[in-house]
Amino acid sequence: MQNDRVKSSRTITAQDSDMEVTVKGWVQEVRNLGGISFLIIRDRYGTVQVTAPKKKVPPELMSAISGIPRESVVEVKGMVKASSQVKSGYEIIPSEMNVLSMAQSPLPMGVVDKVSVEMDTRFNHRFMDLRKPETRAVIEIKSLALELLGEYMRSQDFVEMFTPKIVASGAEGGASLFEIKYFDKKAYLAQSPQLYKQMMMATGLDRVYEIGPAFRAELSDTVRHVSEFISFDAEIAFIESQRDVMDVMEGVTHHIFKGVAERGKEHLEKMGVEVKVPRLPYPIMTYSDALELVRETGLTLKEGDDLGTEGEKVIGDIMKEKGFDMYWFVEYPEDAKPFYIMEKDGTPYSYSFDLDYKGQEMASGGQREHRYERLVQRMVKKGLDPKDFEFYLNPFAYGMPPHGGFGLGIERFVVKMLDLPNIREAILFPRDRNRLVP
RNA sequence: GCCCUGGUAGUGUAGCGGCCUAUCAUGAAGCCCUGUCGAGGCUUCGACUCGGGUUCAAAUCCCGACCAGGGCGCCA
Repeated sequence: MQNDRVKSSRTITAQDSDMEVTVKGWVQEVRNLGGISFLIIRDRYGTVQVTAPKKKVPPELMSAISGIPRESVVEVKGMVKASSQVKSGYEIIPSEMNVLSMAQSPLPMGVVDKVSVEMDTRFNHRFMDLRKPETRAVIEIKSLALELLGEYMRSQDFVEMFTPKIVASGAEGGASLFEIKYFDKKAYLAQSPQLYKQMMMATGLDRVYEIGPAFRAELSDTVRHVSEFISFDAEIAFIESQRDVMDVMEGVTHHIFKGVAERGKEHLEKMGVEVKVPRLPYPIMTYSDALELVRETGLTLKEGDDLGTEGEKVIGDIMKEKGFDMYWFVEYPEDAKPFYIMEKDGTPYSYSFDLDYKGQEMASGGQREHRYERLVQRMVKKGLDPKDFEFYLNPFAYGMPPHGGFGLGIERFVVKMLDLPNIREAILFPRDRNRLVP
């Protein structure tokens, strides 16, 4: 079958009536009614129906069609006919079919079966799971979100950069690092580009961002944790305050929300989801305000305590009632924040923020400590040895502008935007404490 | 790491000491059917996670292992 008009379910229409076309895809199902058979072929964009009436189709082709196992890959050549009896408005009367790849039977899981499939089964057979349009739509939207993200950041003069994922030390100490063998040395998988993106602030590349994997060896086992996720990091030099960083985050998230709602319609429909675009600017509450708010609901929290998962959810509910999905927490206690965060002098707080979306932490950031002496002091205070971070500290000794930045978990963002129940839904092959295959 | 819940045909489930030769759906195989689109009808196939224990008797109760789902802490 060469030199034909190859069409996908997206490009073929009733306008192609009486034209010969070739379609390729997976056999979603065959409905054999005796004198007439219907073959539903699925591709990336949808399905097309091949209709084979006994009196118009040779017997060999009839039996080939009714005998093809589901999920086999085929190409079918035939004549397009407009028909009011088909939902799409057209059907294909076949003249030829090639089986490009025969599927074994039974299938490890059904693609269109009327029974639900457990998550574990789905992820064990992820390729099959991803044949479902609603599963694939998540991946399409993640791709669209990243496209929009890049679009916005470049429009704001950011430079996209790539920092090493094989590193000699982590940003927050050792606990959550994956150790690997690096020739005859010990190395780690990067848990964050934190140190490297800050070093860039000393170069003249004053606005940088990176999209890349981050690895965390945390023993967390929840719907919002995985061992490998895609982190969106940015860093900005010559800021006046952390507000400059927050402005960028509001801009980029807004651009993504709007773009997904507008350009992602086709995929959102497949999932039966609508994306609400949060209003700008996002409301701000200080850590102390948030603590008070949580206390009012009866949860007992001490000054300095983390809000906790429950506290975050409580505030998510309160903010939702007020009509806010996205909101800021600012000025966390400095001792709850990493060494590179700038202290708010004369208080126990820091120039830091978290961005929460629907009751869940999505991103965090703040103004960094750019003063060499103060930075070293904070390292020591956090129990780190400045000698281990010489490569990082050096740039601070030779002209480092004030700067700040953030890190945002792409999958957390996508999952909340689409109201999915588990972060794994937004990852092709999730890695967690128990899952390493496929 | 801790806590809770659960592991039954390819898939999803019911059964929770003897009525189990294990339910139903989906699927697969076969037959009937010329307009299906959750097609319909008939027939057939296919399962108790593993290892100990209790008991006359275990899918069912107990212990352990393994696996899964959810929660907590931590975080993005």
